[in-house]
Amino acid sequence: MTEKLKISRTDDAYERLRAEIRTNSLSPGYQAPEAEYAMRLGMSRTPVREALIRLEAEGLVELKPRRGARVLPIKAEDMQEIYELLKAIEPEAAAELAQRGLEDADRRALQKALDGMRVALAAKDLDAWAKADDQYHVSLLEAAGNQRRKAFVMHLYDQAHRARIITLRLREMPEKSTEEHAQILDLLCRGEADKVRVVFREHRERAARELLGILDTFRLQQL
Amino acid sequence: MTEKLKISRTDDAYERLRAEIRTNSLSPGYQAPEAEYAMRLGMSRTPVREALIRLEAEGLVELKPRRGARVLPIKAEDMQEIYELLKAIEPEAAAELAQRGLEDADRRALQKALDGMRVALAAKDLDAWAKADDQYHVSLLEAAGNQRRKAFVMHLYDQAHRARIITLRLREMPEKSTEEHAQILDLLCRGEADKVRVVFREHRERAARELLGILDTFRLQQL
DNA sequence: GAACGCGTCAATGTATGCATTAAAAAATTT
DNA sequence: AAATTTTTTAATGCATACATTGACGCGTTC
Repeated sequence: MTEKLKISRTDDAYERLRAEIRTNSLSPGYQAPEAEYAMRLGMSRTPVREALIRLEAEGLVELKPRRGARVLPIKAEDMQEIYELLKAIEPEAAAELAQRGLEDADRRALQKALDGMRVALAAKDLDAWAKADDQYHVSLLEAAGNQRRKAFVMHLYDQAHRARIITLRLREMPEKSTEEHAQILDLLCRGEADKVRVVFREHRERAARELLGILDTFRLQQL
Repeated sequence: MTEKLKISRTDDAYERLRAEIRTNSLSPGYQAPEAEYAMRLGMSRTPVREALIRLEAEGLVELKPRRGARVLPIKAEDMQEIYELLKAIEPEAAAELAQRGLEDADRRALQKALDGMRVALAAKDLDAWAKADDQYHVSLLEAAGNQRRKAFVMHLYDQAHRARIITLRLREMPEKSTEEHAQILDLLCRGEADKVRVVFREHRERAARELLGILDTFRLQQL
């Protein structure tokens, strides 16, 4: 009895394109006319067009009149922008959450994600680690409430996803990061709003610094 | 020689609908089938549909399958969410800007907006005041850089616009607010990053408190 | 050989038609 | 009269057609 309500072609196109972009299966900078996307997806231009409009609104694609849809590459400055925003938003969300105190379910969700990170780390499975990391952050956003915040941050993650996956492989295992997550969870549980804000912010600052450093040393102009 | 490059119907529909929603000329909660919007705008469903998809992505409209497009009403919780985000984002932008030091052009833009607020205040012209206020915040975002931040904050403004306009009329003249803007500009010029962050944050906190208070006392469940 | 004009082509922007299907209304049963 | 089934209606989701128009190549002019 799997929830199998029929999905519209527009939604299907949206999901598939988004997935392809995230996984780099559609390379950054790839550009093609609508008709081509439509053919690849096996549907007419109409739903593809609608999906592309959404993807454009979410910053994954650029619709250039008469030249087709282009998968937006991520440059260092983009990552800069994204981290700047995350740095402002997420620590604040964490602080609010700590202030209010977290539900049991929320704590469990965060703990589970954290466990996932540790297991992945031990197994040196970076994809699993990235997934658990995502899960952690999403759980935190959900626990903190604020639909708009969650939606927006998730769009930022989407944009940054490719770069994160790639750079993750160009450095040592994210042990430090994992433990920072543990520390944040601990502070959340203890309701240390101010402290969690500071720690989270430092966490993001370090992550940004590292990531930008990698992009620089490896001369990765764009991903 | 007015910039009159031809605008597509889709863009036209988007602009017009957005304007109608912002100005309350399309009331919150208004719901109609695509065909009706299309007729009112004098075009076929296709471009209207595309415009509606964008408006949905920006949080102004909800597309309910088979029931038409609904202009989203703003409730107190929505304003809560929006101010929570502004509180996290804008002070940080201001702090960055102060840190970096502002260009002369930026300073002038901010000063001009501030003057506009003062003039409007003296003339008791609330619409003009709101416009100058917007101008101030937009100038600040532009000066601070970060495209994504600017775009996102502007979408938040769009969502909140109706409520702000209405509540503005239900309270005394925004003198305090105007002077806070002056203070912020002053701190920006002097490069007082930490101080400007604090002051701006307090500014937003006060604004949120006032606005929510008004919604409450006037029993405005939704706008 | 650079600049310009022109014709071709391809891609979009938009209108339109129609099958599908959720919702509403009507009819029927209990 | 309530519940259930059937019928009708209306709105969408999508495909398709086509006019428009920017991009590009080619030849012509200076």
